Amino acid sequence: MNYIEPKSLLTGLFRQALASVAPGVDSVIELTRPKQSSHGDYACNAAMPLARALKRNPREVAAEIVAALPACADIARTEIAGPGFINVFLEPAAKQRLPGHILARGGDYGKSDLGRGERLQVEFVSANPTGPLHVGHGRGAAFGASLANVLAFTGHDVYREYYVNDAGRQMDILALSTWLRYLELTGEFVPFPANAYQGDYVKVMAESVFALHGDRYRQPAAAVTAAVPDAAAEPEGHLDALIANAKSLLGADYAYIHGYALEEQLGDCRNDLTEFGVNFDHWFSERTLHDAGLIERAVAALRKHGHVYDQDGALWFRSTAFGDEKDRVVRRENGIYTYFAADIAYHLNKFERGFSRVIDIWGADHHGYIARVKGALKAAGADPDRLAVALVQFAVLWEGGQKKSMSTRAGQYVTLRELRHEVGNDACRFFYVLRKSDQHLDFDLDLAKSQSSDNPVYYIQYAHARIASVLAAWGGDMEELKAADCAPLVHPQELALLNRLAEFPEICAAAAREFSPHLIAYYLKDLAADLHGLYVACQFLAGDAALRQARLALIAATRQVLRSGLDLLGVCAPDKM
RNA sequence: GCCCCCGUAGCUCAGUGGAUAGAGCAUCCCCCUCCUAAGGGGAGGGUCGGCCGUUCGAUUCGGCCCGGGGGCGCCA
Repeated sequence: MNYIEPKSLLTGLFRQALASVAPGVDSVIELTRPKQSSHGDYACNAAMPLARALKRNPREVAAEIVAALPACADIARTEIAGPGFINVFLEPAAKQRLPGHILARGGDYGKSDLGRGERLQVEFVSANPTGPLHVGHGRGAAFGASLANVLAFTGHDVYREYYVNDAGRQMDILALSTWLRYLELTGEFVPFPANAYQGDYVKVMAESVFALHGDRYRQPAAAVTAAVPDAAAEPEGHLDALIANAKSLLGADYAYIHGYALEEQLGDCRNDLTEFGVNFDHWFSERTLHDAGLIERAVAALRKHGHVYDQDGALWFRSTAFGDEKDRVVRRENGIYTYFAADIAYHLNKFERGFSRVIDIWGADHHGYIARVKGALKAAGADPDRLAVALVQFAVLWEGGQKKSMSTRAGQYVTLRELRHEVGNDACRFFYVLRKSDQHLDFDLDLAKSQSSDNPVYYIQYAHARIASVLAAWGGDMEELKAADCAPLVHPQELALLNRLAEFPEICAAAAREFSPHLIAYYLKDLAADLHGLYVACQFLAGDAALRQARLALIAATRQVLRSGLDLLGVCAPDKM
């Protein structure tokens, strides 16, 4: 059976009508779903903008469009309403074909070729591997994973990547922190700096190193603190000097401590995300940029185009020439490249790897960084429009009516893992994407912990479980339902559900276009509400055989869409609750 | 000071250049002899922060205010 989605069918018909009413006039056809069912199944607003272009009365133009509309068996009637809407009422038969179509397509229902196979990369989370992921990272993970799923569902060739900052100062601080905790275990006492990593996981790593290697990495405390500036007066200089001492005292062994801490934290992060249902095609190491000389190459590209200069011993990128408010350092006075320089190289590398478009998901605190990176890409001869940045606003934790401050270095934060264990992966994933990404997210821990059954995710999962339960009670062959004649579906609740199911592909396309996976979450709530309404209104297993088959086909199709939608959000669709 | 986000029902938030602006929670009333009551039905609750503009039409777009949150490093 050839099934054409009503929206694309109608769009085609209106396009033909417009071509005959106003040849040569380029106008956009918008088909929307009216809020009230009395206004039909679709409303076309084409007459109103066209009337303006033609300087005519919109309702007259609408009448002409309607007259020019090609005959179509699926259209029951049209009406001209309000200021010039053309409301379209579909024949029930047009809607009743849908369950069979959905059941035939299965998990493919809702997919589209919107992306036309475009290769695009989505980079997200990319938290420094210096400690456990916290609830803020969780939002980026849930959002990024869902968005990537939606993009893949709509015909994009999606590559998921995590950028590992394994080369910077933060990693040195983690290595130092681990070593200092280790020294304590060996009996060497060096005051632990307040701005080093305070978390208990550092002590755990130190204990492992001590258990494995005993005193092998022990150095006298006096040597560790030799010529180190005062911690109170110069906290960052104090830290840097300790790092320098660690490197010279340990020699090649420093790489072991550094590597051990990195592997431990990265491994922990990987496990955490895997348990959360968030997977990556590639974990890209910042260090490989350094090792392959890509940073020098990126800076050379900037230099070639004349956009860098020396000042105060540092090398600067003239980002003000590209709309930034001040120029930025790419190589520090000490000869070390900045994170910014690495990021330019990284993005040039992304483009070289053949992604036609690259989507970065960043925390909102990085917004000032966008102009800088895009400017640098342009300066290096790349097209900055191939980079899209989706900013995700902060997740703020509340507990006991108090905002909880978070700091990775101070070890004060609620980890993603703790949150997942408290409220469950499904509720977590869903809660995170229930807010649009540019909205601040207040995460109320008390609510999440104590009233997790109020979480809307259960409402949706319950709808799925109810259907599964009915179909199990029925016990028939699903193949029968694919061929069921759905003509008996005329109850208002049944027609409402059919309309809702027809919306799914449109919702997925909108979610992809607007980088808005939350649209899926809200859609699923509506879909579940329609199902629950029908469940209470109608007995599925009663009535004559024809009606029963039709209703079972309808709810089986609903189950499929619930499943597909939940899958996009990384949430389970349980058969029992 | 500059930049970003937000302001919609008591609370938390969706939504849209169009017709009578929605949901959940909370409050009140009602519905299990029946496929899962983690459900359903109903009631109350709104100057869509304010002013000005663009438009046939603005809660939606633009400008200016007011209020809340965040960012502005030779950190990453």
